[in-house]
Amino acid sequence: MEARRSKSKGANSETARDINRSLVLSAIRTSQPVSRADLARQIGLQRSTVSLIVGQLMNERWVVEGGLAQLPRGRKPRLLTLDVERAAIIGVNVMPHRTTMVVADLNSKFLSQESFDTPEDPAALTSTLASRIARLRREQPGTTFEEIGVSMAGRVDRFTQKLVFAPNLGWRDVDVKGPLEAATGLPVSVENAANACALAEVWSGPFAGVQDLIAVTVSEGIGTGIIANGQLVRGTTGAAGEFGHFCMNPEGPACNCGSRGCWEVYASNTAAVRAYNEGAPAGSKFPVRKRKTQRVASVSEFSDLLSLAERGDVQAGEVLERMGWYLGLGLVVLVNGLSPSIVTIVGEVTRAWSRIGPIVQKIIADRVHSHSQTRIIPTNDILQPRLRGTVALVLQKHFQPTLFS
Amino acid sequence: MEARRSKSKGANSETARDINRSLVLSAIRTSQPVSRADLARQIGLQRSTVSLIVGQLMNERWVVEGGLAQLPRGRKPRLLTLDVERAAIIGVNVMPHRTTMVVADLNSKFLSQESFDTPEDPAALTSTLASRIARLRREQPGTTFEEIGVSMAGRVDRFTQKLVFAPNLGWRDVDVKGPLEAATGLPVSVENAANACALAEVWSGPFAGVQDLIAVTVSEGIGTGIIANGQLVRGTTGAAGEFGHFCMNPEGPACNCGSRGCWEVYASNTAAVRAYNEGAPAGSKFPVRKRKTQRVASVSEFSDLLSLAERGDVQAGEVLERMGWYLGLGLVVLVNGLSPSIVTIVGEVTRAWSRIGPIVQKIIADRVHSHSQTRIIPTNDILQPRLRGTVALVLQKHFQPTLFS
DNA sequence: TGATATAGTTCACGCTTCGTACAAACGCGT
DNA sequence: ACGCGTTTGTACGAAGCGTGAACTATATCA
Repeated sequence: MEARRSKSKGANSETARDINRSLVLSAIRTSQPVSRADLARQIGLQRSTVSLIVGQLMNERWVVEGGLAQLPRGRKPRLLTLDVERAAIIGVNVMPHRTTMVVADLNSKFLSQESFDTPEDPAALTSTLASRIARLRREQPGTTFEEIGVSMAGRVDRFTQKLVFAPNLGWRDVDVKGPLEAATGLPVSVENAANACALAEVWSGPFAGVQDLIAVTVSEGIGTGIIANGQLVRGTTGAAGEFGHFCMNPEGPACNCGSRGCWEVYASNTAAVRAYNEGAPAGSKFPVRKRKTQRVASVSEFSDLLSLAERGDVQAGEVLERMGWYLGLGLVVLVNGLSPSIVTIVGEVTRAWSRIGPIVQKIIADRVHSHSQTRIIPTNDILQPRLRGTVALVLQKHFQPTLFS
Repeated sequence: MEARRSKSKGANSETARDINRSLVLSAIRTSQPVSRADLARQIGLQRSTVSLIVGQLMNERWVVEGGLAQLPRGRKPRLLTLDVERAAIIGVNVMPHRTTMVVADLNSKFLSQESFDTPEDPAALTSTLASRIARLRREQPGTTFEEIGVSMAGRVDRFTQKLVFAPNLGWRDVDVKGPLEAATGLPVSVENAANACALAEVWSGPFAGVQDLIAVTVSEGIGTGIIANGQLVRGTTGAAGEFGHFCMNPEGPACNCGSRGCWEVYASNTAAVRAYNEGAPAGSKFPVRKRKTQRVASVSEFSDLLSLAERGDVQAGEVLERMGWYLGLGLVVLVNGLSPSIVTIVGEVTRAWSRIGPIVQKIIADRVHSHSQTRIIPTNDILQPRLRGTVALVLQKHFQPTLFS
């Protein structure tokens, strides 16, 4: 057996309580407001057991008793909810150009939000974060800040939580956890942005509890966060999910990662901007009409490209359609290989989904086995999936039971 | 919450025993022969608890007490082993041309083995299997046959266990479980062959207990069985693992699955045989010297191709090297995307690994991030990984604890 | 006012593990 | 032969937990 198992202790007499405590807390979270009797029915425990556990959770201030519910007959149940006063979580999402911070409660509800340009130097990032967090704590002395979740667009080591390599940030071996914990005194969790998005999706919202889901983040690069059997797939070192760098064309253009013809070389925002500016997409297999070498105004941001397309710019539209074609082509690999029930697309590209979606769906329909039941769903960018992910990352640790395997 | 969770009951007072029973049984399996005291130390339970559980396991005839061990000091421990007399498992592996059956004991040790040509008609397969199993039971009246495990090269539905589609067998919607259970009266488990191989690898042998592993089966097609976080990744319907049909070239040759340019179109045994017979591999990107259009004797079996290469046939060698190149190219996707600690290669192709291995390793080294720690390992075909898989498939169910999640 | 229904609590009971005490078994030194 | 130290395996009371029935509290309706 592995070292992990031999270290993990067997079940003791408190194990059942641990399991049921987690079940009750999770059920309260997802069903709140909810009565003890409903919890008992839902989980399959006796009302007496649920009462004991709820008492414990109220002592620990995880849960509070609210008002009474209306029922056609009988005694009115006392409703339970999470104690949102208990703690606030700080979520930080570091993207190549912009870093966003949020304060959220136990229900993942955003209480405040701010953002700033991502510094080029990693050390500057941690010091900026530290001072901003210090200011937040000064300004809100009543709130207990419990923990910080950070998501970054790059590979994060599973054990040290250091950023190993972020091609689109140009950072290598960056430790955010250490300095930030030292500066704030709060525990810090660092996770890959796509993984955080995937966690967010199965943590709350319409796909809460889905067992097999993939989150695909499309921005400067492409990231994939994979949930299989209800768990995040991290791989040995935490490098799993780098499908953005799977090779679509062994002889394609060079990628920041050192390889050639990666998916994200064709389907990322950067790729679309480059394709638009260069006039003719490199190595394109997508049947775009050969455009006359007419000069177009070059764009620097993907959002400009989206706006151009929205305003009817034909070439911008074609570049987006080409992007959708490659996006779909890569998704086929994921759907065939992992057969998730849901694939969520995260990123500005969802703004143009009415244009891109049909192309993606067509390719999926053509190239995925008909037996598949996977749904491809664009997220609403207003909901900030990356930030929801940082919060879910932290909350998940507190709510999830200690598993035996 | 999902339907699954709401149905799953909470932990009761016997849950701890269930968990510990499984831990003890698994520890006996992997460490046998082993003493109660060693088990207690290994699992982290009290000796008294282990004694109680072992007593129960002995009553149920899972475990027997063997001889005494030698120790420098103190009372000699009584050694425990699995009761191999308790039950025999029947494993069946259905490949496009050949079907193999094996009888194994609780230690996955093969007791007898036989094989026959796979009938073209699925109904003929189940009736042949049923009569052969009946003969086995007549011939070995002392043995209790407990269960049957079947692996097939195709997609198997996660819930009905029906074979949904097997391109290389040409079968669709075939139910083996139902008729075979009816004919034999024994429970039958059906699983995709690659999944079974992956289970076998983490069940016993050098990679027992590995949490992240991929088994790649190379024969008429390519199958992938994925273990992530110690669990088989089946996807929503059970269709996961079809990376053999991921698209390497959207405009490549047609595949049996209906798509074009699938990985297995380039790297399967069938592909190699076709490439050899056609003289020039279709759509090749691999830098093989243009051969003079010299006619070569055509081969019908991949094994003939291997033999030719072993005897120094240059063209056969080149075809194998091309196969290795594509094999490696596909593996890069898996390694980058899922970052397993181990990838095992299953199939006749391992016979030529001294030739193919270096090519695969080179591509992996070139195109996978240096941070990766994945090892690519050819299995020894003599060990019959597919058959080990069918047995592991059955045993795993009995030894694995009921998990809470 | 009483019947009925539902929510939440109390308590004796059984199951499990724990930890200590104890018996069994063995080697070594005197 | 005997005692001593050491290790294995067992016995038994204590403590934690869920169960399920009985009970209390609270609501609607006739």
